Amino acid sequence: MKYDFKAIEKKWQQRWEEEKVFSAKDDFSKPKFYGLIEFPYPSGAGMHVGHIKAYSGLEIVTRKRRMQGYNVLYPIGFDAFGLPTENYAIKNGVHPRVVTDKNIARFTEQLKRVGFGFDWDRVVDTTDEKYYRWTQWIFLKMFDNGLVFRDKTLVNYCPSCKVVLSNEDSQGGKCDICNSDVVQKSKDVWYLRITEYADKLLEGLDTVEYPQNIRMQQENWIGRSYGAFVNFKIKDLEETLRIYTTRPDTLFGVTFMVIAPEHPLIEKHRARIANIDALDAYKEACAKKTEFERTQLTKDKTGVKIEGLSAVNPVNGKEIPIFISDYVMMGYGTGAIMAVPAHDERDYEFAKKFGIDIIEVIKGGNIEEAAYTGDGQMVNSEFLNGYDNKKDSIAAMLVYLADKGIGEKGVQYKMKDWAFNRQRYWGEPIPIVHCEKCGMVGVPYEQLPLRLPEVENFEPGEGGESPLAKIDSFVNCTCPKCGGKAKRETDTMPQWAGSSWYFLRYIDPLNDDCLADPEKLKYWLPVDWYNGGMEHVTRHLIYSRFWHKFLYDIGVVPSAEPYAKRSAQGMILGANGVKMSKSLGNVVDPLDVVDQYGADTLRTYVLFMGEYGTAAPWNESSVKGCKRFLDRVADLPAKVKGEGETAALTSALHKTIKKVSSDIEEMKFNTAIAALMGLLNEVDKVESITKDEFSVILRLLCPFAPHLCEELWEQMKGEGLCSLASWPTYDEAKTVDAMVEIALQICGKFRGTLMISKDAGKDELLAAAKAEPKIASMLEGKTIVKEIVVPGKLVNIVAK
RNA sequence: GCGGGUGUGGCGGAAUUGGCAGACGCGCCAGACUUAGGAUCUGGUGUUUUCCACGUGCAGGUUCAAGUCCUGUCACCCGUACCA
Repeated sequence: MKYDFKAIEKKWQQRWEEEKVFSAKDDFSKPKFYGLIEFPYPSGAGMHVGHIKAYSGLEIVTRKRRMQGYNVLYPIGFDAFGLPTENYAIKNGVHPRVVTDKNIARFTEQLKRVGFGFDWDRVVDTTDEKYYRWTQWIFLKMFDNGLVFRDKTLVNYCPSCKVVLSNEDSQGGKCDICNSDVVQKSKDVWYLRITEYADKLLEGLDTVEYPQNIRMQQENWIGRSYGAFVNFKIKDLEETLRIYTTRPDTLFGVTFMVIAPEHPLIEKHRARIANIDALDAYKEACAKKTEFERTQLTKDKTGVKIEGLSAVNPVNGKEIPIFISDYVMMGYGTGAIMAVPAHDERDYEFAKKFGIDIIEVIKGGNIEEAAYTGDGQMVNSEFLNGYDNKKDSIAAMLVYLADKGIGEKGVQYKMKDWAFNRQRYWGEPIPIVHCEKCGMVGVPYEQLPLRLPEVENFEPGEGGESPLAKIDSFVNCTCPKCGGKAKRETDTMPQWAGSSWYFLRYIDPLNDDCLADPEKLKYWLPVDWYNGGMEHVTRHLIYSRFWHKFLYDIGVVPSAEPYAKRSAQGMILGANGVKMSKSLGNVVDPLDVVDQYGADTLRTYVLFMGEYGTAAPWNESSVKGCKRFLDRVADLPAKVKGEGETAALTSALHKTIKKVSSDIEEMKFNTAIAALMGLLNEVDKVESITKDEFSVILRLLCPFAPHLCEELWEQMKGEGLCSLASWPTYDEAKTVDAMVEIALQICGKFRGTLMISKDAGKDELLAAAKAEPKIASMLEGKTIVKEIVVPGKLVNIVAK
């Protein structure tokens, strides 16, 4: 029967709010559970069903934990700085503060209507000056600890957004925000020295519970490799060319060298180089390409030989040519490589194209056809000949290099330092003052927050500078150190800043004396379980781990890692199986579903639709199926009679408690719900159920459909709130049926079943199987070769 | 290319240590109640003509027994992109 979900939802959402049912208490005597979801960016579009799924996973886990007696922290907040809001503000002539407040209010309303058990007393807003004061504070601490620097460099610049982008924000040569083509531009930018934490970020992965794919993505992103730096002499000059290689074992196979087109060697020796015009032309052509175009040309190798400079192989004295080519990047290693065409695919391709010698130094492949990158016996390598594996030859070569002073072992990372700035208004002002005498000086801690000034016009300047640069009263200031005239930094922080530490502020959101009370941090950290999208597992997840590790090193937080466990939800696709988008018209508004079917149906459906971590298409009919299930649950009170446990339902009930309990822990919500549906089907088969049995059903279902369960709990005269009732426990012995069905097989083929006591022994099972008429007739006249009996499962008789 | 993952009915998806493939839901079919059904309830539903047989991308293999283990192969998805 249909029930009045609208009235019920309103009633219980009010009760929960009035009684602060989901507010975490700072009661350090209780066991704690800190569940964290990625806080939303409060966009003007409002919530998406994807948000609902993203928050529903830990919603279930935290509700279960609460019922299990944990002190639960499940907070929510808003990551509200950022470009979309600013662009909307510019376009409509409204202050971003106003837009942000409006959007946050809307999101809050929507989240509450779905009935999430968030702690609404701890909401954080990254654009609140009481919050960003501490974002600036952390930045200054990093500045004081040498982790902030400024450098002039080629940056990814979006001409449309007029903003400098990090490599992470311009992947594929497209701006992450507006998707237009990114160009290269030289600019002074701020950097955070995240590479200093590369090893700690890698090694910390051993101490946390991340799924394999997330761990791999982080490892690849950091990209640590071990190898060697080797110095090659330039012939006839007092000059060396330093290279990085992971394969020092192949040094005898070097037949040429390649340096990046921007390598300083060329500038330094212009006069000696005969074909300098050709090199300049090549370099210019490369500079015009974006990083994306440059990496797109994977197949066709290009380059120019430097006429007038050549190198000397330090291990055998052979003279080798030097080329420039764009397949060598200035930003990795030393911007120069030794090329071993016999054992590196790129070098092989290049050598073939330019007709360079290919010398085999490792046996095992056919270098006439392709580079051989595998292991094998060393040849043509003097003292290395005879070694038969990479590991040993590398070790021997490293000793040799060190002895002769030609090189040394080294480590390289793919990860680069974090470009940490935006030339926009709606972000945290970087709290630095530029003084002519003192240089860069941090704003004194007691002067934080450094507030965003009011401006007339939020548009960035034509040169790409921040709108803050136009406010003289903001820019002109005195140096905190010497009191002389100084200018304020006008860049703001990137959006990743506020989200790099928000989980710490939830622990003590109103503290004005410090980022959060150390005692509270000690109790609540680390976050026990963090769920979010796969799109954030490299950037946000690495950035926030970096900040946290820094704060740990300076003694602000008590745990080396912020998140003990991480999981990720899959996307909700449109009904047509593709990503939901406005232009395709396949977007589902969660509030429409709440209006039509109720919040409990929406909550149940987003978890029932498929495996939590996998993308699944929206299906309105299936939504109705979940509604039907809840309608049937709403009918149950008519069936409740008496108390205690009834024989008919006991094992089904205990099995379901077991299944739902363990499935929730593994985020297998779809099968947990399926088990509850199955239990309801069992209930349909019996005349009546007891109050105690009904109570178990309500408590198991409560995390998924809390409004309905609270209502039925009240009708049943349950004690207190269902959301705070104890999580049901099961008796393992009662999960087993007295009679079990045994599969009967002959020669491995299924031939029927047999009902027998669960305690039946092997002999008894075999006898019973042979007594079955069908089995007996099939065995007639045959010789039994083998008999396999698996108690509780099957009997298989092999006969000829 | 490399790294991670996935292939099961008409659809979304289930299947401890190998042990009755297709749980649960959708859809579909039939029936009931209805003036009506796009509501609700009951029954059925992998393929095939009942038994038999065949069925988890494809081809082999191990085993009494394979969706599950092994070898090879194909397709798709996600991440990454000349990282020396």
